[in-house]
Amino acid sequence: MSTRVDHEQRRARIAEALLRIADTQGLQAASMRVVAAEAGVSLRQVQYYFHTKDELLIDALARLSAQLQVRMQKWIAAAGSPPTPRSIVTAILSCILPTDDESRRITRTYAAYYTLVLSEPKLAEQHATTYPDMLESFLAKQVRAAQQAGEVAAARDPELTAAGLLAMTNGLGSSVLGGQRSGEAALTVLGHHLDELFGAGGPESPSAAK
Amino acid sequence: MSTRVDHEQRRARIAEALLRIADTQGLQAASMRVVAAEAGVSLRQVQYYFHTKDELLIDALARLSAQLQVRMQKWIAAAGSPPTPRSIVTAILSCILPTDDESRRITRTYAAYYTLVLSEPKLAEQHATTYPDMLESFLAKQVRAAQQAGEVAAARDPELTAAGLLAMTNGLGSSVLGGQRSGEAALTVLGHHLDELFGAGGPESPSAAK
DNA sequence: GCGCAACTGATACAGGCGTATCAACAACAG
DNA sequence: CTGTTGTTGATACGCCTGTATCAGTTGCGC
Repeated sequence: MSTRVDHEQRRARIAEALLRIADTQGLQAASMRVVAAEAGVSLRQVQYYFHTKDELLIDALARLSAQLQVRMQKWIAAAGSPPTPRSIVTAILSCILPTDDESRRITRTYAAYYTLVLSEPKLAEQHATTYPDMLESFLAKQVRAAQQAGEVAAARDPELTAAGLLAMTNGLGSSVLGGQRSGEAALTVLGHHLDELFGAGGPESPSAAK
Repeated sequence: MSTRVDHEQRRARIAEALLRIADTQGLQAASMRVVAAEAGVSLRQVQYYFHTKDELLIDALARLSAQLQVRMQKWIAAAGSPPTPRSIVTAILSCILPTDDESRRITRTYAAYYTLVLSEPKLAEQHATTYPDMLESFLAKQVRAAQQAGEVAAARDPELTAAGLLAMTNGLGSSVLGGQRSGEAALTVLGHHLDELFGAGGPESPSAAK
């Protein structure tokens, strides 16, 4: 078993070239040949490390998902030295919004995958669909904690509230990508709703960033 | 000026074939030849009535937009014999959610266009982008009216509230299309937030601080 | 040395794409 | 009738797609 080259490294290089193209030009522009050129390798090499295009597509999507998870971990960790439910929720949601270069890249690339996944569900099967659900229930847990701390009205349903917040954030992200709104404007909208959710007189500023 | 055939009728037939394919298989499957077959006409005819594919794409998008507007008008009209701001807002938002066949078709087709518009902004220029903004300010107007009627807390910013509601609805729609949630579940989430917005316990509720 | 396995370059295949071309046909104007 | 205009079928162009093939070359175990 002689491994003269590092397979993982090669695959990563190619997959990230694919993601770069998906970000800047959309997935329909990401042909095998274009990806090879972007990665600076031959078409043959792309074929060698990914036997089929679907394999490449799925692998790249998994890497993108991992990148987003890393980013979210960072933002949650930076939510405050004593992390409150509100700061955690704010961190997660504003982390998803396309407000800086990294989040713009990630959300744009996810958007590029969106319609593809819709029209080819078999591609989505390979990908862990469980992740958005986990995020939603994690948010719900934070809402429940905030209720016990008296920061959120007890009448709120935690699951429905969390689902709504996440959906709103995704919708705001779409509008930012569509050029309808700036990232800051989206943060303002989100902040206003978080103010409304957590008693407006709460201990955290609405537009907490990083 | 002899018009042996009705151009508008032909164009409509072809454009709607395109929309049907975009709905069921995505826009990437909508080639000129496939559209022609779906419409039951020859490739030449598609070329004749739409000189280029972009022209067809844009025309079909305009028709889709018109269909959504008709649907919204109907839903607003059916909002109640004395239409209250709340019933109007509820009608508009739930009209957009993919809960019945027509709305599923429309939202799916819009989703198919989404990434295309993102990667080719020149296509979006041709389309009236002003329409979502109009919708948003219309919602804001309803929120303001509800505030004057005492149904919504005065502390709410109407524009930000409207933007958030619309974004949430769009996000919920995406999750429904993605199979993450049923249309009824999305309606439940939306309803919960509308309950929260319009005081669940009747008008003039000073529950919110400040 | 030999042989085997990993790896790669060049090139070809069949097929789909958007678009263009050209001859033909239908109907009406004069 | 002729001529003009609107409409159509058949077909071809050049390009790009994902994938396959096959002869190479490299490096390591033996």
